Amino acid sequence: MKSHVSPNLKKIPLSMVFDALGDPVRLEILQFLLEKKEVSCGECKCGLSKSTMSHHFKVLRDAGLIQRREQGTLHYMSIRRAEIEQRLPGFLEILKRVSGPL
Amino acid sequence: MKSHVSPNLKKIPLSMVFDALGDPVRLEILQFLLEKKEVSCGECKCGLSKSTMSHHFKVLRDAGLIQRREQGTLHYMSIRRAEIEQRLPGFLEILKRVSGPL
DNA sequence: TTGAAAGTTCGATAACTATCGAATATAACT
DNA sequence: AGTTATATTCGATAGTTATCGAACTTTCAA
Repeated sequence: MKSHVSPNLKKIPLSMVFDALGDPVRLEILQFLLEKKEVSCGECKCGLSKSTMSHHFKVLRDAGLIQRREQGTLHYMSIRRAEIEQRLPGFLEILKRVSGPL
Repeated sequence: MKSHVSPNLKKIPLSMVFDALGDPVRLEILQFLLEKKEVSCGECKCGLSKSTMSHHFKVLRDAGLIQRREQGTLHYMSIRRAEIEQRLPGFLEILKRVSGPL
């Protein structure tokens, strides 16, 4: 029952979106993506195992925050900027500027 | 070891803040507070038991998002607008305007 | 076709969490 | 003093999650 279809952010519970952000590893991924624009899984290890990172990417995808583009064996992740901007206008800018511990 | 001192939002991990928002009940509380300005626990039941609500209030307080003012037996909750605005400028406005399911 | 590289999925485990009712605490009222 | 109202804390439980290593899948290269 794998969908491969990115969920529509408008229909995702807001609590699910914030829950996806409620983990320091996933925040780090997101801030990395905010700078790098697109990133393969391997570039973003955070000192954790591949399977753990894969899990975190999935949580972010299921929350409608990132999307995946596959090219060969590489999976490129990127932020779904337009959709996020539509539902939470200005939010990515806040994330980009925020200070303090993740 | 109860502190009664509201934690300083600037030092709270961002993931803890979002984690506190990652629950539909707590989002409902927050949106209620965004309109009502100040609210006693009893006004905000969400169909759950008192102890459960007390737990959710505590999570929000520990995340630095709300504060408590005690008057007699009543505990009034309110959003820590200034601190939130300082760390996440514009975020409360986003929360106020957001559409879709909580 | 064999092998390596990149990710995902699975199974297990330890830690965390949402929920409840019961017990407790505190303040106000009689 | 005893009672009521408001809210917190405690103990239990069922469900969720972060993490790992092992097994698997897919793609590309030798």
